[in-house]
Amino acid sequence: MNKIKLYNTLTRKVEEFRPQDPNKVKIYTCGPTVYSTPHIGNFAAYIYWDLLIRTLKLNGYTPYRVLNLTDVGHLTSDGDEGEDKLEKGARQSGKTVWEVAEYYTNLFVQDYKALNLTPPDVTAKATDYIEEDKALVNKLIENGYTYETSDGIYFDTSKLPTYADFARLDLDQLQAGARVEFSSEKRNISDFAVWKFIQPGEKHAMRWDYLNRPGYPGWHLECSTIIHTELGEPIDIHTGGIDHIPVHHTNEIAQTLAAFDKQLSRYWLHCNHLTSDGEKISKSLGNGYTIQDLVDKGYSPMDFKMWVLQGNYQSERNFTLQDLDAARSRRLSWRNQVARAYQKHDSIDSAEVLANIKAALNDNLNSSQAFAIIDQAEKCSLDFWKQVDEVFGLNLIQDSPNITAEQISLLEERAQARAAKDFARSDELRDQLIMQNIKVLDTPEGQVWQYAK
RNA sequence: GGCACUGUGGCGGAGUGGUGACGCAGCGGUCUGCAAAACCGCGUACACCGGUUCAAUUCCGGUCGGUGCCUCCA
Repeated sequence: MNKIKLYNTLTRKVEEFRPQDPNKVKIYTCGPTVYSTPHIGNFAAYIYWDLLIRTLKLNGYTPYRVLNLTDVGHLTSDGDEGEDKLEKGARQSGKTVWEVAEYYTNLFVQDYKALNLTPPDVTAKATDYIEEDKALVNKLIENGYTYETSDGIYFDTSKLPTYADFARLDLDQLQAGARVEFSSEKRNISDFAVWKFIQPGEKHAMRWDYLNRPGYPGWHLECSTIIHTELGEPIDIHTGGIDHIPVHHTNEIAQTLAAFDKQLSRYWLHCNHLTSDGEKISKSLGNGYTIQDLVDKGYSPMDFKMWVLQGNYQSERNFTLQDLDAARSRRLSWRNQVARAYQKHDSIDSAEVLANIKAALNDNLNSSQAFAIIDQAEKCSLDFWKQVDEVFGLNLIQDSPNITAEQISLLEERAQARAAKDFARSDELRDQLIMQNIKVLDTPEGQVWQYAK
């Protein structure tokens, strides 16, 4: 019982998950940088992590999750000159950086809700933790892990012998093959800024005084700070995208270890990236659909969720509208079952099926397998679908039962007309109902209805 | 160049040392006023070459291909 197995990046193995406290499983999710519209690739990650949360709950654990929102602008590159993306967004839109951050935060929250994702227990905005950031930098300075350059305080990665372990980096080779020139003031290529100074004359709206000059926190700092403040090390699970392994998470681990001499997280889960129509999705390239794009094309956010959950979080997936169609067909077919369950009131004991679903999810979140179990099950019980919704949050129930009294009377009239073999009238009513998104079916057991879309 | 991941049928996508998951699409059938749905049936897939084995898609080695990261990104 209660044996969840997860792939832990720390050990590169599938391991049994054992939380420190089952009643408070501490989880941290690296959240979005709020300077552009989040795309389907971003949300795939949050769908996977939502499945993690729901699986933990299914096993009787109580997760406590913190999600950060990176609302501090950062330079496009660490050592070189680059433009702060929030500043750029502000300049392009004529808004302040704060308004830009708020605007994209709202977009994120809106889609997050549309996907019926479990809200985090704490949503932490990076800008709310500046004092804690400074305290962390103080600690790093105090412990001798930093040096100062003309543009900031840097972490000297050579002072931490275990720095390269997490990502299994070969630092010498990194240096030799790096694509980008690095700041000549940096001592090692892997060194990174924990605090950046704002140069005289430099425009940077977000600024805080520290060490007697204006500046802002380095881009890896907030995660260490928020975890320290809101959760306390070590946490149980740290989640993020696969791209975070070599730099961001490596640096988070380094900061926390150097400042507090503590392990940051016991388990690390990383999801792979989506490509879209065969191409990499990235914020800089500006490609990739948004959830709203899919809605505009007539899909439900749940179709996308269905598509995501058909695969595994560790697999690299390629998104196409053709495959989204397949996911939608599957979802609508499930919803047909829900509609029948509502109207037929069959009761079938599904305890065993539900146990199998749980077992599949406990096996490293194998939702693909779980879906296959659902497809094979006898599924006429409404209670069964309620539990499926509980586990996957697909809104199968919510999207199914609500029709108006007027529509119900139309359905009744249609059933009577058909019983009287008045097919002209019954077809007319059927057409009328389909215009209202109600699709009428004549099954061997009689007439049933479902939503058309 | 380094590190990591990956190669399964028309499209996706699990999984396993030995009876071809599952979905979508397609074909045939039952049912049916029509339509739809539901249900039943239909596929000789695991990049290539070696090795281990009674047996490999599954383990090992090699070859070839694809991708990601090393600058922000889930």
